[in-house]
Amino acid sequence: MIELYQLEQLAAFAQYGTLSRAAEELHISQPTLTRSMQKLESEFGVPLFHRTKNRMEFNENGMLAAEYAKKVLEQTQNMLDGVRALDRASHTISIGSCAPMPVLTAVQNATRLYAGMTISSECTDCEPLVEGLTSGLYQVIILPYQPDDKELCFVEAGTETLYFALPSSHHFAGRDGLYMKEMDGENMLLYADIGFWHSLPEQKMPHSRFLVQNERFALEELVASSVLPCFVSDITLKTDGPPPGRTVVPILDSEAKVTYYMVCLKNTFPKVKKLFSAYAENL
Amino acid sequence: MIELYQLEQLAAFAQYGTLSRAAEELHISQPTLTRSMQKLESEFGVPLFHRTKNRMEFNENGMLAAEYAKKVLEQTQNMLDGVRALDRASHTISIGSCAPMPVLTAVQNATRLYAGMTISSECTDCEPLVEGLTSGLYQVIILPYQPDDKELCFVEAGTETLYFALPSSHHFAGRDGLYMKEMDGENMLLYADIGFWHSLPEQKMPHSRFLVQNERFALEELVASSVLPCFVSDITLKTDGPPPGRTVVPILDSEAKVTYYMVCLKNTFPKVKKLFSAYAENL
DNA sequence: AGACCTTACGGCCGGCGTAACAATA
DNA sequence: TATTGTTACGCCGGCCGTAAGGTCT
Repeated sequence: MIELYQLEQLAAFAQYGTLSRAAEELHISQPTLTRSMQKLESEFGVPLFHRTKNRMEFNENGMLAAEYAKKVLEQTQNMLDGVRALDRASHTISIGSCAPMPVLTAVQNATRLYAGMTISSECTDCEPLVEGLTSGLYQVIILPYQPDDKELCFVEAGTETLYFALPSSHHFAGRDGLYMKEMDGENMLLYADIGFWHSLPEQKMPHSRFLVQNERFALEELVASSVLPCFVSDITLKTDGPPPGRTVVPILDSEAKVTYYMVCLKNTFPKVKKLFSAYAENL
Repeated sequence: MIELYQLEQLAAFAQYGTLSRAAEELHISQPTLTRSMQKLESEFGVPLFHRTKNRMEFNENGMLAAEYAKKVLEQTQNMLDGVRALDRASHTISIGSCAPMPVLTAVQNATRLYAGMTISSECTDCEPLVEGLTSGLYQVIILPYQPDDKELCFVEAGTETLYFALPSSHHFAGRDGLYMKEMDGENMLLYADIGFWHSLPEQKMPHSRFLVQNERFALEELVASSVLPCFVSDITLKTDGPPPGRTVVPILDSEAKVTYYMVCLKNTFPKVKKLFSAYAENL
């Protein structure tokens, strides 16, 4: 019976040209390879090599055999990868989100509801989210709008509202509300990881410059020690309260409040029903 | 390291549904299969089966793995078949002929010139011969006409002429020559294995019936014991002489004499050059 | 009782490495 | 002399079959 280890050795010989070299690369002794190839030849039933006293080369049969062997090995690797990927997918729920805040609750719920499952999450733009959902990369995605595709199921997943956090000394600090347009031209501190929110200040405040911070901690330090305005959302306000020394002013633009929707494919719905129910109950 | 024998066992389990049955089919003991599958599972690193106390079934991983395994095994078989076919082809000269007579000399020559090679020959119609030459099924074919394809090499390979062998009592027995049309309507004995010659009497003698014999011996017996005319060719005449009690009368139709051509592909020519030379010398 | 899967035990085949040899560049 | 391939020898891991045990129909 021909075996995969022989095909690996054959492929190694094809790659490295001599038995000695191939044996070295395979971390086996060279006589072992000699014997293996002799056995392989006998199992094929046809000569695969042209031998001189101290040189061994493929003949035409061997060339062909080596080509086939590589394909078989490749396919075997595909098998391993494919099955492992399937297994991994079977106990992983992958959540994609347009923004970091709603994913927190989602991961929390999923972790609670699907004990033993791996919950993976990542933030990206809306288009790749929808594509990823279709391709199976995500089982669930969170969008800032209601999808209108018939193949998708969705449930409301909370809202998020944006505020300005102004230093008390700011000339707008006393206002009950502000349009972003009014703040246009003022430089602001901005956290990098805010998902789709990026586009809003860029559109409404084209004359402002935004000092983007990747580190949460760095942003907080700057907020505390500078007079630059920044954004906060109601979600962080609820948990952390307003930044010290800052006055929170509502943003009057309608885009400053979004409703999130948790979305999945129709045929995936049974698998994530429990997660969706957690949100439906809240309504 | 995962091995092919394990994949065969996996495929057998997929086919037969229980370890016991699969073990029986594979002619190994059932505990062996239990162990093999456990090992395979550990090598995949993921569970492949759903086990109850006395039942083992595939889970989704196992389903996928079994599908892959079948493909790998199939491709492995393709490898064996392909390499063996290549080897076989490398020391086989396959000759196709439109008629049995010229192939005799060809096989004789090929056997003498290519010691150690396998010479295989078969007779069929001209169209499949040409196709078979192009597809690599034949290295050499023998046609009753000169090919006009630029991609083909050829050499004359003798002639064959057809005669009537009439009983002495036949009213045409004294003639120096006969057109086939003159014999139309007379029933004749005919050997089955005459290749392209079939078409000639069918065309020229549409009112005759032909008593086709598959066995050479049966034909000879019938020729000896009946008064039905039959055909003979100059080639058999030279070796065996005319059938006893028969008068040989030349056929005057031009189609009764053909020149054979031995044909090969241009790029195959080097491999069969020696064989072609044998005929060129005779010219 | 019969079918099925698993575990335990011991035998043995076969693949492995070491060593020694032959041939070539 | 260094490199390469082959043969000989003995070790030992691992695969195998037998036997025994447990569960379900």
